[in-house]
Amino acid sequence: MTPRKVPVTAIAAPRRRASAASPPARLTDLHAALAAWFAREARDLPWRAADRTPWGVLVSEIMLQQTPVVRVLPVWEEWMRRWPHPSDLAAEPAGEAVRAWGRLGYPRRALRLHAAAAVITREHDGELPTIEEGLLALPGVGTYTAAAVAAFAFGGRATVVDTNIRRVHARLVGGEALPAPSLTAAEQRRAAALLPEDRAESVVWNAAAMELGALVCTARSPRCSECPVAADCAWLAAGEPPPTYTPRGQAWHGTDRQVRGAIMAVLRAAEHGVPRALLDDSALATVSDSAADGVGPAVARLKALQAGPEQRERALAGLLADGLAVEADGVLRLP
DNA sequence: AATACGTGGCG
DNA sequence: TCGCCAAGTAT
Repeated sequence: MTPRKVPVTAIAAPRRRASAASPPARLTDLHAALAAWFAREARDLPWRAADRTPWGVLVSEIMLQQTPVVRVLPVWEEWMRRWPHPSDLAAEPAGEAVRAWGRLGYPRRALRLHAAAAVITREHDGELPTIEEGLLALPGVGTYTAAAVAAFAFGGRATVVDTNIRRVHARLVGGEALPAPSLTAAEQRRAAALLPEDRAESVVWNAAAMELGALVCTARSPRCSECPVAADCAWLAAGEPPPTYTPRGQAWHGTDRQVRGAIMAVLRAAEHGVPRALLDDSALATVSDSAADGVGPAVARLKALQAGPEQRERALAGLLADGLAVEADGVLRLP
């Protein structure tokens, strides 16, 4: 690998390609049309700004996993203000990351981001790996995030495949309403085949396809009248056929997962932990509004779930096993 | 390969 | 109201 530094500049529409062995004109047109749309319509997100850092991009990508942009924005801002460099986060207890994570959901992501910061600090001299292979080795970084960071932080040519891009490809090229329930090898090959050869163009293509999926080619009620590539869309050409399967909902009500979430809220609210006995039936029953330390509302929420003691026990055991909670002397706290 | 894992807004 | 959905990962 060439150990050169890749300048971090704003993701912008690329210059015209130097035509060598060029792809079919159709694909080139598609690339150009989407790039033009992206240059015009892309949201002004802080992790896309010219002053962004690779660390900031990684933080954004982890936070954005299964989580809407609007919810991530304020947490990302505060996170970067407090921990501008991986070593800043690595110097803190993991619990601080979990608390700062707030209500973004999937708090194990905060734990893994903290662990990733430790690996970056300890094994990479505080600098992020610049290619997918190195990024993949970091906790919490899978195929999508590795490709996204390689592309958006380092300007690399990587095949980025997220839920937006899968949906855009399924419609635009595949002629289907929705992609398969899980990522297939055929989809990955298709995404690789669609990627511009030119490195800078590939970055824009990846970002633009994601943005199109987020703003226009949405899962429900796509805004096809605003779509810059509607004329090329196989799904529109096919008469907008309906999905061939019905997505199965994510179970939530009454699940252990819901109880985990409520217990996590209690732990986040308690600066110095809570007695394990607080989660017992008798203690929960009397807690009501004895909210001297701010845990009251969170405890009330937990109580409202009316989970049985065995379910609370099971949920707590899961949190302890995952390292999201620790217990010492009968007191539960963040790690 | 299927499943577990949070949260809150929207149609 | 309620199910769907949001820049997935790890096991």
